Amino acid sequence: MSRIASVLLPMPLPEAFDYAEPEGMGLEVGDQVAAPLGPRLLRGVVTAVRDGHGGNRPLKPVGERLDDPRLPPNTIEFVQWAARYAVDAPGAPLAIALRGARCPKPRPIRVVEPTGAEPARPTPARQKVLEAARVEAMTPADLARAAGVSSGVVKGLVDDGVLAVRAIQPEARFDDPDLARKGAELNASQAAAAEALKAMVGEGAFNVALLDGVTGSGKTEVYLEAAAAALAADPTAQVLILLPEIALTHALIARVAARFGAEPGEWHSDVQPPARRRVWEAVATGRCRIVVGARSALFLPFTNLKLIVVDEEHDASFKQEEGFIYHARDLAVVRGRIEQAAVVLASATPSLESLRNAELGRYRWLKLSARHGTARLPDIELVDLRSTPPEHGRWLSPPLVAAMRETRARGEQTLLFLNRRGYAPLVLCRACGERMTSPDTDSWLVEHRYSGRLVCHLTGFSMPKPAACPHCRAKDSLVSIGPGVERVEEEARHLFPEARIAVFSSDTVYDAREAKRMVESMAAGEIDILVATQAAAKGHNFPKLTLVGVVDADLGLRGGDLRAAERTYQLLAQATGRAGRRDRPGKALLQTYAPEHAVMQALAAQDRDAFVAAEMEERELAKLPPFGRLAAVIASGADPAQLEAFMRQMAEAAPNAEGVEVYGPADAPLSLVRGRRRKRFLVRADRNVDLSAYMATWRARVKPPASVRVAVDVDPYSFL
DNA sequence: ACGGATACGAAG
DNA sequence: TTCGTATCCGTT
Repeated sequence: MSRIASVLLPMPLPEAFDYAEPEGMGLEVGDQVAAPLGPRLLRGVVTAVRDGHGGNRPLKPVGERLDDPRLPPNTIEFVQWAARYAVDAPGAPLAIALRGARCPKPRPIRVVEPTGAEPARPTPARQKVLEAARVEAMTPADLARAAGVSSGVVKGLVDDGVLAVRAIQPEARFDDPDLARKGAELNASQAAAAEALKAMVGEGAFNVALLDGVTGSGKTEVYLEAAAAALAADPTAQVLILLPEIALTHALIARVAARFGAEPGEWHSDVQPPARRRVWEAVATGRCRIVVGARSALFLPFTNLKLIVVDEEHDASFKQEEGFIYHARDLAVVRGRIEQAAVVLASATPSLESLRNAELGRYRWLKLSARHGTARLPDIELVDLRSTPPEHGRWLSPPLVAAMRETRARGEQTLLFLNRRGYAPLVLCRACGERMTSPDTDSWLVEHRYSGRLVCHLTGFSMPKPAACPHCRAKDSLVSIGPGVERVEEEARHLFPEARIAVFSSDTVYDAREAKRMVESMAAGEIDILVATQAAAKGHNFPKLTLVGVVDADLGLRGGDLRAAERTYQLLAQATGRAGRRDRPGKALLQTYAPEHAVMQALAAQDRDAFVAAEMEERELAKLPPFGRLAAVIASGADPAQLEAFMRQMAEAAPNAEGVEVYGPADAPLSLVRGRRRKRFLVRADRNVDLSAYMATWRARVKPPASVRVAVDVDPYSFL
């Protein structure tokens, strides 16, 4: 009987394609194969094998079975679940899951080993080399070093046929974690949470815990104990720790290495292809037992995943907004269920979604109250910009400047937080009123003074700042409106000419190494005033930082999308939490035009619960997340008429369903990007509605013309 | 009549 | 996604 193999390909195809299994290939589910698609051979994964043949349409045969690890069945199930959820082709998440398998193998290394032949002239140097070579195969350079001779001796022995060169594939070494090591000393609150997590992990079943503890309460030590318990309970168990940003992985990898005496696998977009391949294979074969990574690490081929930690679970960076659209926190819970693993969501400012699940008892709610060590939470004061405004054209108010002066006098550090890159967010012409905007995109060009350019933060477009207005040709008429970090730095230099000032944003800190350098420099006290975007607000510990000034606390509240208040609260709580660790009391000043706003009041009173309660009430009233669900359809096209016609068709085709409301079509807030107009629908549904199924049905009813691109975003976070 | 650019839909 | 083919349009 001949057999048919269903092969899922990393392409936007609607389903797995069937191929004939060549005689004797013995395919199994999860095997990686090369399968012909049109004129090409593609790497794919076998998702099913059954008896039969193609019938009237003969099937193409599978090209070959690749000599690579299988994709575990749970990983395949997860990929398929994720595709259905996101209303996308299964090939989209599969492409993410195979990203490591598609990378080139690390270059083979050349080692020399004895052939058994005796050297014609056994000089002492040659004897030493031969002795060392018998112990272990090494590269020629290593062997010469081990024997304490020059490389010429080794080369001579190779030429004489006493040693032979052999190319070997370096086996990725991931040392087993050393579970005999002691963890950090835990305070009472930490110890209680750690015990609860260990018990949960010990159940060996799917469970979710929300680890809820203020900044500096020591969540990391707690979840590392849970990791230790998971690894100790089962010699093949694996642990995944997800972080929102690559910049944070370095520090955590160092802590994991110190805790377990073993380097974890590192997984994010900055990891080079051969290293990715090593980690991917080591995860798929169970040799790598701890992975620290960014969101896409969730798609690695774990063979026995027993614990997933999502650190800073509230962070919006877990949402992938392009290509395959997913939220790594939400999918981590799904993967945990499929793997029967424990899931720990950790945050000082949990998302309302997670808090709701904790309130309802779906998640275990572990609270860490005490701040680690002797440190106290900072005092937070609101600076009312209406009564104490900065001078005209300046951004730092008198109270903030006074506080900076006192801080300087004590020899301590200040962080000025402004979540805006560049010098000024808007450049306009005083003569004609023209705003500098990006070509083919309706967003302002941001002035960057360091580079002397106007930059579109959306598309990456940039141009030199023109001398005259491109619209009316007036000379010297362009004025910079509003502040960015560069401008705040300029003001700080003006106020404190002798202070050491640095800017921390993605423009000045472009990679992980530079971030490490800047963080170390700050921690060492080599910087007096750090002007920073959120790039520096996350996770770092600066012992001498005692003042945080938030330049524009209202920034995130403008535009007013669903999560504006929640996000602003989370970001500012995190930023102000940088002030005062160890034994120094900290202080934070929030400059605001709306001190009466619930977010500002909650921050000043350090009353998260009051803020959450108020925000929950509003969401419940409006039946918005976490009390209802949302989905978006975003369509874009270069031809406005075609786009318009398609949106009308979509509107017609929207299925009627109980508990579902469709709003739109409307222009997307960013209505023009790279020359394409964008329009959107927003869908609100009750929690019990299968929103993915609804969106899939809708999508399938209308076929967009080739010029129109359609994306479905289930549980959207960005409303642009 | 030709060729280059572009739009479309099939791929098992 | 990528590729082959049909089609459109400007040039010869």
